[in-house]
Amino acid sequence: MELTTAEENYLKAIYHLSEEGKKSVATNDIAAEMKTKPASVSDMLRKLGEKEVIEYRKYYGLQITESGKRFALQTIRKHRLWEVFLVEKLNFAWDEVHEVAEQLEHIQSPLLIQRLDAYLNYPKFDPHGDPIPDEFGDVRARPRVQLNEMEIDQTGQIVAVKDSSAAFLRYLDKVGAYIGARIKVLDKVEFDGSLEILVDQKKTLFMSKDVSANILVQQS
Amino acid sequence: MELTTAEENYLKAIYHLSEEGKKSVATNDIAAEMKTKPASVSDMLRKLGEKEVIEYRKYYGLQITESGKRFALQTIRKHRLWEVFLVEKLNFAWDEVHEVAEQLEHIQSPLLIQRLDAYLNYPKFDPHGDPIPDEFGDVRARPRVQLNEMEIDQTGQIVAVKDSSAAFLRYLDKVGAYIGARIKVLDKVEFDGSLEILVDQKKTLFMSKDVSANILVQQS
DNA sequence: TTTTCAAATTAGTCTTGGCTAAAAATATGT
DNA sequence: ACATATTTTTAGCCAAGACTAATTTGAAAA
Repeated sequence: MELTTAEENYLKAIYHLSEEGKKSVATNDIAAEMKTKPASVSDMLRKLGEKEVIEYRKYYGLQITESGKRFALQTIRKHRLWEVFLVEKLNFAWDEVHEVAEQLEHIQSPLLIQRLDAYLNYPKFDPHGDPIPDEFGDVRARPRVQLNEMEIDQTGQIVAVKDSSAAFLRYLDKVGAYIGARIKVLDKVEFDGSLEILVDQKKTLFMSKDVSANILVQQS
Repeated sequence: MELTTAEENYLKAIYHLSEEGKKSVATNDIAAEMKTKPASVSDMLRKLGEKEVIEYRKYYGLQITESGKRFALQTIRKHRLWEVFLVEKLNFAWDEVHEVAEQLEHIQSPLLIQRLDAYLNYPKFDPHGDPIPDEFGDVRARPRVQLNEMEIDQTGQIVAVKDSSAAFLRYLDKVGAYIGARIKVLDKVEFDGSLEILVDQKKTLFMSKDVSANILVQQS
C-alpha cells in the first residue's frame, strides 16, 4: 500500500501529536499543526481510516495503528537522515535544514535511503539530537529531562530541542547553546523559574523558563 | 514566477524535443514523451502559454521562449547534479539513477543546489556524459571531433556534418545516423580507416573513412 | 435534565492534472 | 479540388486536497 505525500504529512503530524501522552488526538490540533482547516482534516481522517493507518470513529477521536506507526517512523527516518546529510556533508546550519528535509523526506526509493544511511555511517541521531529510527522503525531514545527541571549544580549535555522553529534555533546558535554543548546550572530564580547556566565551562548565560523548557538535556 | 512539478516536467520534455533541430514541437510527441494523452497536453500548453514559457498558437505548434529555456535548463541542471551525486557518492549504477533523479530534480531550494554543486566539485558532465548547465543556464559543450578521429570504445553524439549535400544527408538518414544520434566506436580497421559503430545502443553500422570524416561528434 | 457551546462533520465549490468522446482544423491522396 | 485521414482542441467528467458555510454531535453549564 502506498501513501500520498499529503497522507504522509498528516500521519507524521498525528504520530507526533500522539506521542505527547494523550491517547486521542483532536481534529483542531491536527489542523493547527498542518496549517489547514478542520474540515480538510476530517476528510483526510476518513481516508486514513480506510487505509487502516489510523483507527477512526467520527466525533470520538482517533488512534494511530501499528501499521500507521511504521509508516510515520519511515518518514521520520528519511527526514532525519536527510538532515544529517545536509549538515554533515553540505554544511547547512542546523537551523536551515528543516524546510528542505521536509521536501526530501517524500522521495520514494528504498535503495536511496539504504545507500544514504550507509554513506552517512548509520547515524543514530539527527543534528537536533533526535533519534533516527532504523529501517524497522526501532529507536534508541536517550533518557532526557527538560532544562528547566534541573536543579542548581546539576550538569549535562544538550541533546535536543522541543521547538525547532528557525527563530528558536537561531537564538540558540547565537547564544552558543548548540546540540552537544555541556552545561551546568549555576543558579535558578524561584520567582520566575529563570536559569543561569554555564556553557562549555566558559560562557555564562541567562535563560527564561520558557526557553529552558524547550531544551532537552541528557544528565551526567 | 513558480512552476508546478507537472509544468516543469512538460517544459523539460518540450526543451528536449525542441533541441532536435525542428522549430515546432508536435502535441502528439509531447504526449508520447510524457506518457499522457494529447488532450491533456493541449490543456497544459494553454497554461504554459499563459505563463509565457512557451509561445503557443493553437493548431500551429509552439516555441519555447527564452524564459522557458531558463526554467528547463535549471531543471536539467538539478537532474544531472543529482545523477552525479547518486553515482559518485552513493554508488548507484549509471542506469539506476534516472528515476530517482527524476524525483530529486523537483526539490525547491537554490541553496541546496548551490551546496550540492560545490560538494561534487562543480562537475561539468553527468554520468551519461551530458553537460550540466551552470546556474545561469550556460553549458560548456564538449569539443567536437571528426568521427574518423575517434578511437575504439569512445562514445559521443552526432552534432553536425561537414558535407551537407542532399545525397549525403539522405544516406545518413537511411542508415539511421541522424543528428543527435548517440554513437560508440566498436571497431576500427587500420588498413582503410573504416569504422564499425553502434548507433543508439542498438544498431551496428559499417562506415568508410570518407563518410566518417564528414561527421562531427561531440564526445562524452 | 435541559440548554448552550465548542468541536467535528457534511455539503458543496475550487484548482490541478489526468481521462474519454466529440468536434474542429490541418494534412494528405486521388 | 475535394474527400478522407490525422492531428489537435474542446467539452465534460473524475480524484485529490484544499476551502467556506451549514449542520450535527458530544461535552459542559445552568
